[in-house]
Amino acid sequence: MSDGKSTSTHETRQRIVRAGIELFRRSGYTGTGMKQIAEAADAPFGSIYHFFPGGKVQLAEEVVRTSGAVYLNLVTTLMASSDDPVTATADAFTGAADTLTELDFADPCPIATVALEVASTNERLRQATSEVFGSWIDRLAALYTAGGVPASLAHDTAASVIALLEGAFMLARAARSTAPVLAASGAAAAVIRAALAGD
Amino acid sequence: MSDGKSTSTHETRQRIVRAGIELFRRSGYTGTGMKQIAEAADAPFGSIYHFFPGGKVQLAEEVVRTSGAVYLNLVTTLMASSDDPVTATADAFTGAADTLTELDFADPCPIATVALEVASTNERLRQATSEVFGSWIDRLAALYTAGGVPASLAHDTAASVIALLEGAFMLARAARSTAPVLAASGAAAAVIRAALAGD
DNA sequence: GTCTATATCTTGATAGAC
DNA sequence: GTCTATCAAGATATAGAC
Repeated sequence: MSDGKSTSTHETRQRIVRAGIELFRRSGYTGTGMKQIAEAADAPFGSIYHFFPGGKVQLAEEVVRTSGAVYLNLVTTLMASSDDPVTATADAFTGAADTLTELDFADPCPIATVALEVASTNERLRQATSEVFGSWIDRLAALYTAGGVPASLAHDTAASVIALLEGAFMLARAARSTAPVLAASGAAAAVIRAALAGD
Repeated sequence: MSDGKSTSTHETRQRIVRAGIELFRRSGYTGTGMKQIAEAADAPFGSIYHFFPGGKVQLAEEVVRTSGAVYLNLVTTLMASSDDPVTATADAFTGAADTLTELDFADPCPIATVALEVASTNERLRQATSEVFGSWIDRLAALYTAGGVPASLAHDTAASVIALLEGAFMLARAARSTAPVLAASGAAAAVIRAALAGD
């Protein structure tokens, strides 16, 4: 904050990343062009390669990791809504259904489409998405353990809940209906109840 | 089968669709080129537009619907392995984990990547993926009802199981590990048990 | 119906003036 | 650091010989 220039620099860079987050979630990695990102960020085309000399892959990796960190915090916030992990998780799912409507069925998960696209085609980006998913699962597992789920089951339970959410988003976007997410809410509750019972 | 020519015609068309199925599952819709498909199908480039005058969208729609129909049969076959819907579903998940390894973590679901890519960008293809997902869910719901799940819960249960499978595939491909699918196997069993208990 | 050549457009990326 | 012009390669799609 010592001079206006560096602040402006930061802001341009930030606008590019933010534009990338929004476009990748709507159109995916291959479906989004660098020019499109520059335009959406209201930044000159050359600036993208100034800030991201590694090109599209570097930008995408930063987009994945940045939005991954934002959502990691979101997991913590959402799960704090109740001491009961069943209630907290079910509430998070119904909240996600509202988000889906607000976004007009753009992907509520900023990295899902990219994750599927790059899984077999770009090792560096695949690893980035893997680490982000892993961070969400680890955090959720810790919260479930604190909520009474046996430690031996917490990780598998957390992974299944994230899988349920991602899959429900996929079905919901395809159908343009929140019904799959609401159905998944009840299913997630059942999964956690079984884990709490030690099964 | 009255003459060799028309049979050969069918075969070329079929090879194109089959190549599309394989490439779309690895590289997605925007990530796969028409030339790439022609080459993989060992067909002349012009043949694609001869058989699919509607271009890439028409070909993709046929790929989605064709592979959707194949997998609809697969659902039936897999679920016939046991009279108990819990066992049959859990077995299907562990079998899917093996398939994932055999495919070297290419997408076992032929339409997942495409579904996310087109959900917000191509209405015609979105509808095709929606109808395919719906057909799987309806079929699975009918089998669950036959297996003792209350009719009022069968559809939501089936949708949740499909969501769990699709989400587990996503996490598994990103991590290049079958662990998420194996974890989801237990979770799916818990979801169905809860439904059988009427909850 | 098969196959090749090509038209047109868009992509990711670079060079260089300012 | 900003911005424009441009490159080479890729895309989808078409035209037309055979």
